[in-house]
Amino acid sequence: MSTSLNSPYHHGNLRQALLEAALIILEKEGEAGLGLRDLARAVGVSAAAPYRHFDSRAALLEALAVTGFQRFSAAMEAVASSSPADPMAAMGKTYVLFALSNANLFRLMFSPQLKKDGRPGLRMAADAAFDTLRHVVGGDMQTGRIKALAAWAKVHGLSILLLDGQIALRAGEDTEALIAEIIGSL
Amino acid sequence: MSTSLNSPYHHGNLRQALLEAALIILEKEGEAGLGLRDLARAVGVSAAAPYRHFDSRAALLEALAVTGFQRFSAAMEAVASSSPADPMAAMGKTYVLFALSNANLFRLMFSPQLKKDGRPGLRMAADAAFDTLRHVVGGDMQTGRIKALAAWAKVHGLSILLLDGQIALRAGEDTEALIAEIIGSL
DNA sequence: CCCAGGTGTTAACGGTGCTCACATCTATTC
DNA sequence: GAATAGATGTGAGCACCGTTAACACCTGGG
Repeated sequence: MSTSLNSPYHHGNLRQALLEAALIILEKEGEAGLGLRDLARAVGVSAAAPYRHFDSRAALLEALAVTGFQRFSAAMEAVASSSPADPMAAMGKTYVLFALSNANLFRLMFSPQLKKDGRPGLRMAADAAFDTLRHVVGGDMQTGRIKALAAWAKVHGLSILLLDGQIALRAGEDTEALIAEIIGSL
Repeated sequence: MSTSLNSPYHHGNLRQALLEAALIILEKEGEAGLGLRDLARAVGVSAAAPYRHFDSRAALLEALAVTGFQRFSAAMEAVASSSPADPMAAMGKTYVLFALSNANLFRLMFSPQLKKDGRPGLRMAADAAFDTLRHVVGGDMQTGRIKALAAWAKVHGLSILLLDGQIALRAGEDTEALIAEIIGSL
């Protein structure tokens, strides 16, 4: 019944192998470059095999995005529990750095085509992640809803603008310092 | 040589018809739903015809995004030249409302896959749009670069979060009022 | 008048996501 | 310890997509 450990089923436990390989391909090639055939070949399995574990390509992408939100939640909780001097700023910085170091995964997490009809799992994962965000922020300082939304928008927009290379760095300018400066400017 | 007006070439002037139909399909179906074959059929032309006017599907999308940036520029200049009481807030509101009322076009304008290698036209159009934005902002108030970037990030993030339905409206809450509140909170 | 070339068509190629019938393996049951 | 039921992987193939090539057409300039 339950998958007994260290006894590979048929070829090993796919699904996990698929997800791991998919994450690597995603970060290297982008979402458009993640094809089921390439993915299957990377894991050493036939092209139809992934369909035993994922209903469709979209379902595979959804699973990737869900793990992305889980990692995101973990990162936010970690920095919050380290009780930094300025929790708001520290979490904002973590938010942006997460986006920058998981570029394509972050983009996938907010990909519009995923939340088009169906896909309630994604929505739930996103809500869970932002609930922890809201909870942590609300716990550390009594911020009004509007201010919290404004901070969220600023940090999210900064992430995307940096990700897309819209914000040009000046000569010899440090990305991390710029992030801190922008977050610091209330 | 040069295209003389009001004399339809072969079947009318494609390219313009393609762009207009593509804009409609894009807004209705999203970028993924915009296929060259469907587009060609919508205009009443064969599947290969668009390739006389666009090198590839990506080039077609780029052209759409460029017109998006032009419209965006126009909207920003229009509100700026109306010299409102609070220019910063007025432009921010226009920014967000533009995103909301041109959802898929806005997403396309910032689509990551478009600016991947090549596509200098898109980059130029985006830079032009943001140059007018920067110019207008800098002209009306002496805002420092950091503050300007922070405002841009906030407004851009707010647009995307609203677009993706991440920000939940409370019962009987007005979207436009919420936008104004968030923008107003410095 | 004719002809160079811009415009549209038809047919096809490779590649994709996806499905179906079939093979194979695992885990339970007697 | 076989037999069996169900989960897992395979191979072939479908429909569709973006793209290209060879061909037909129509138009404007010499």
